[in-house]
Amino acid sequence: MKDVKARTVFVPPHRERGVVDARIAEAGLRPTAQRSVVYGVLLDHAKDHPTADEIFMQAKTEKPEISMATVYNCLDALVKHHLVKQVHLERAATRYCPNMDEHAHFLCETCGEVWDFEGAAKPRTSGFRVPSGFTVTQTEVNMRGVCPACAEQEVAR
Amino acid sequence: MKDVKARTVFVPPHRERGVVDARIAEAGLRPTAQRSVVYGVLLDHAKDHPTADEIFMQAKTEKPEISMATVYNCLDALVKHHLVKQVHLERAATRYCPNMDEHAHFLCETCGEVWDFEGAAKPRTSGFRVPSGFTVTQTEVNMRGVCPACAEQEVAR
DNA sequence: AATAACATTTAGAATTATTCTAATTCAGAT
DNA sequence: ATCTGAATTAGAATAATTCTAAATGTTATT
Repeated sequence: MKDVKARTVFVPPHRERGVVDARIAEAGLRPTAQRSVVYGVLLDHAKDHPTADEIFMQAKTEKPEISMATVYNCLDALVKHHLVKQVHLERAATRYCPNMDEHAHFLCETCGEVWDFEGAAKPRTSGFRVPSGFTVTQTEVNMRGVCPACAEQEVAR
Repeated sequence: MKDVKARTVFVPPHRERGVVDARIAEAGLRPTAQRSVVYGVLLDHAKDHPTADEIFMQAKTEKPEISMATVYNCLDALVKHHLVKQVHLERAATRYCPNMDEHAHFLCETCGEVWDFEGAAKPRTSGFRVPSGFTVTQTEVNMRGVCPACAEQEVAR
């Protein structure tokens, strides 16, 4: 009841170099050491939806020579090859998410934390009329509001 | 058939100082000259989903003394009072939208243009399981893909 | 109509996020 | 070993946003 995040179904693969590299290769990318670290960091922190800067700082602990430009390069490559999603929630740094299952993002406006909400398989676009002629390749659903922990504090006051 | 944008239903109010100010006041904001210009620019360019910088440049033609900080201040005030929505589509400048009817945004990945897609009244969140305890106050739906004009050019090649 | 209290605007500096550039390194193919 | 192209690097450059402190404007009160 307390651990709301446990509702998230996505379970990142256990992070071993081999497994991570295999995923990168499967996606059609050469698994360089840097890409491996960046993707690995993201898998380890899937629930945090880290920013490029946060990923950079963590990656540095594993590979001190890595540069910010490389983090951006790697992230762009991972996004292009559908291993990672960009999440644009605020007028702030872009966040990254390695959960490619269909889901929505929820931002708590009080504490700033981000959650994944599972989504049904198809009805992503339901309710929205896509005019003929348009091809939709990706849909992003972002919600905002108050998380249970913050709601509780609100009541307490 | 060519004018795809005509599908958008939202019709911004005719821009007269009085009308614009009335809206601002109704929303509970003092209608200052600057807010009036910023909101007016947005209403005039509803389909363009302009960035703060684009709004600034246009606002300047109407009120040369206006500053960028004021544009941000005004936009934040308008957003807080539900006259305008922020739209976060890319790892780039935030866009602003005065259409508060429920709708989705579509970004053409080829030409970069943005469209509004009408949405049904309620099923915004349909398909996504909102865990109990969370209060959702706002939902943003962003799609990306290819617009008809770009699809046509693609075929032509 | 003067004054106090407060909100808003301003210019410009500061900060943060992202992109660019040119040199270097690395991996795979010859 | 050598060539070739891709990837990485440091650091500079640019772009977006926020902050700061002073000035101005507004409203309420006298």
